[in-house]
Amino acid sequence: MTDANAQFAALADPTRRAIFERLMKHPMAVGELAEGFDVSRPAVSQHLAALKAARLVEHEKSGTRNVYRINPEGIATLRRYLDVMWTRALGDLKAVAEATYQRPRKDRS
Amino acid sequence: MTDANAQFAALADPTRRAIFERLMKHPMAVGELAEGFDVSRPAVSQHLAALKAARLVEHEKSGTRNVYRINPEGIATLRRYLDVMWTRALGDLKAVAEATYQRPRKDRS
DNA sequence: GCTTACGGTAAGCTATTGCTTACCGTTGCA
DNA sequence: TGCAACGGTAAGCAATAGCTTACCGTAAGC
Repeated sequence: MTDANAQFAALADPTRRAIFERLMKHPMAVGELAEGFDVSRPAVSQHLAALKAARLVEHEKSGTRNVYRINPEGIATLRRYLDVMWTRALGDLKAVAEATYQRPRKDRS
Repeated sequence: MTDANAQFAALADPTRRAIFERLMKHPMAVGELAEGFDVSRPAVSQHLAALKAARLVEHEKSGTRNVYRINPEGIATLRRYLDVMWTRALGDLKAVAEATYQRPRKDRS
């Protein structure tokens, strides 16, 4: 799976995105993080694994605790993707004009 | 569902994102669009419905054809969201320092 | 009119996802 | 050394997502 795909998928789930945004406030350990949500700790652990696979978060062990934090580089990747989309969307006026042609009809048979 | 949620979900599926990127080149009718992918036309139609619900595309009827095009405003919404995330992630150094404190352990009982 | 291109929607099936509980290894502390 | 905190992972389950085929309404062209 490409990076952007995994990242969009990771942020698609509301719970997982909420976890991501919680980490945005400050780094947190898994258990501490899980207290703030109404899903179990393993569920949070699995969400974190998905976010990690998408390179959206990093983590570092501190004793028995595992402290997760945002990986800014992951956000940067998404931002770059959307910037490309954005400039293309704005530069599309030419293509819009071209696309007003009448395409010949076809039989689906 | 919030706007950003629907948008992330819409772009999470590889096929749907490919459809979105195809429309980025120029507006297209449904059938024409479906020829370029190895899924059926109804599947494409359903993907377009999801993209439309996420305000990522618009469409306009032209006879029997239904021509879809990118909705730049949808991309703008996502861009704004990521910009907020980005600035927060960079301004997080203070929070990182704060988070190095030792949290008291707790019994899960 | 009749027919054909076009595309949205319903129904149904399978694969995937998100969740749970149960279990396990690791670390810190008395 | 024993025990408690912590968190990753496996197994299983219900809900959802994405796909298909079948069907339907609408607009164009003869």
